[in-house]
Amino acid sequence: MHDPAAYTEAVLALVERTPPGKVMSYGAIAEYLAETFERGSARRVGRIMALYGGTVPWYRVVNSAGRTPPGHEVKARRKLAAEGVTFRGERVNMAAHAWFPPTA
DNA sequence: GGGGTGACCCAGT
DNA sequence: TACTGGGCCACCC
Repeated sequence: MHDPAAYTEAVLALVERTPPGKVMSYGAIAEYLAETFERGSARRVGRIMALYGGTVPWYRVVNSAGRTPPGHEVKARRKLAAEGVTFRGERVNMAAHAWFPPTA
């Protein structure tokens, strides 16, 4: 499948089912969706979040280094901290909170 | 068609 | 840890 609208929906749906206290990276999202969609990439996921992220728990999505999206660092850190996410300086402790949806 | 940019990622230095 | 270079996709001049 390679319907752009469907891909966007899938990304948003995936972010919505990310459990509180957990985070996913753009790359992980792209990787997971690669099982269903032909075309996809971390870059594409990032753009989708920038445009439509406002409708989902966008703060649970960070880059592979655990950095929160530019311009929203403060709000994101506060939201995540409230859910029990720990930080290493300005970055999310990925080793402890990275999440990947069960393939089942 | 050609060039720049971005809520990206990885390997190398 | 920070910076660089190469690869990536989509969008806008």
